[in-house]
Amino acid sequence: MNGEKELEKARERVIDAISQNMNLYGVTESIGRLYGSLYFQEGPLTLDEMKEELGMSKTSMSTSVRSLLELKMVGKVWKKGVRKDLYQAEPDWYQTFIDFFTIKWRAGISINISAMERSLSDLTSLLDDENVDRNIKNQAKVDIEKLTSAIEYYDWLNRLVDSLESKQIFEFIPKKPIDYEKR
Amino acid sequence: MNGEKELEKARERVIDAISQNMNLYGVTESIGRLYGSLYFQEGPLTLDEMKEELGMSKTSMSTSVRSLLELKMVGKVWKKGVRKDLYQAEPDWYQTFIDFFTIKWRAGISINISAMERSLSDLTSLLDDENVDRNIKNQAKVDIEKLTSAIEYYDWLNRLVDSLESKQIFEFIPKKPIDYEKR
DNA sequence: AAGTACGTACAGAAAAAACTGTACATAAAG
DNA sequence: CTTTATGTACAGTTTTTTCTGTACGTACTT
Repeated sequence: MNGEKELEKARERVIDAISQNMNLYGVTESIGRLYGSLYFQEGPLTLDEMKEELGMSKTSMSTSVRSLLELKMVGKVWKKGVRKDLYQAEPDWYQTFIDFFTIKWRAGISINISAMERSLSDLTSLLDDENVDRNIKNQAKVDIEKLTSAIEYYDWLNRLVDSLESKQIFEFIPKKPIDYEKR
Repeated sequence: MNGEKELEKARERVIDAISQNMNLYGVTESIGRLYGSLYFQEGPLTLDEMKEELGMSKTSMSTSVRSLLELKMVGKVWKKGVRKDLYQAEPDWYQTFIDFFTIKWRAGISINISAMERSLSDLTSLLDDENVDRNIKNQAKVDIEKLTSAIEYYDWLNRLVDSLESKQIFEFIPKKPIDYEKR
């Protein structure tokens, strides 16, 4: 024995875990495994190498890589003399975390804020309209309160995302825990 | 016109946005719409009422509600004299956010940490083994470094989750932005 | 104790998604 | 300019997920 199998097994275990983990947030298992495989590679890979590595079609590799690019979990790399596109995994997981969630959260925020502001304004005009039933107006009032506090929450989330993007979050939650008792 | 349609439309728009938003994190559109509908209800609903509200089967309501319960996005409510189970949406979105992500993140952390620690120990024994190829050992060393820094990241994520759970995060990112200039 | 109401397990149907192979557009190489 | 290599659009297939209806267990009611 020369240890190759053991090395492979150790990697495979972690790749599985990574893929399961990403799957929790709606990323396909295959895409997760692709990221995991790239993570353990020494250098960047071409689509054909990925295809080989995962035993899947080149088409799948192409679309999977694109998803990972959108999430900023892999980057395109240029290498002299190599004609094919090369991709490598972003190795810094703090960065990966930040990119992944800021992308998702910002998207969610903008979807919701714009819907809620439109509805808020519609409901407000309902209140001013004489022809609207008293009962409906009361419901509208309740809804307006709900939406107002929801918008307030999104403002908070936005500030949280800002603190991730600007890395200020690390002032509050440092990368390494502080040793209070030096020894 | 009495405004009922307008009210309904305003709600529907927001419900759609909520559901799209939840869908970004791997929650079904239907489950998202159920949460959205419950959010705008005045009181808690029974499974039959939900079925009516969404035009879906009772079985689906049952399983969807269960998912929402696991995410702590709805709660079961008891009401005197009512035999059926009653459910209502958790109205506090700060809390919803915290519960949703702490549940997911903690799950992810434990999956990954345990896989990585096992692999880390396997790789370390590989290094101590004389029969293992030099080349393999070098790869193992690289992997060990990767895993070590990944574990460090998970420690950070764990502390981030702690600060959410304990609400300390609000000391850093307050619910309402501070007014520097009082007016 | 018998009858009724309620929630859910389970199997099958319907819908959605992931995956593949072919065909093509683009760009590099000769 | 022609040939060759590369990535991806698209249509069709396979797999997975979601949804429904029936059947059943449990617990309340009479």
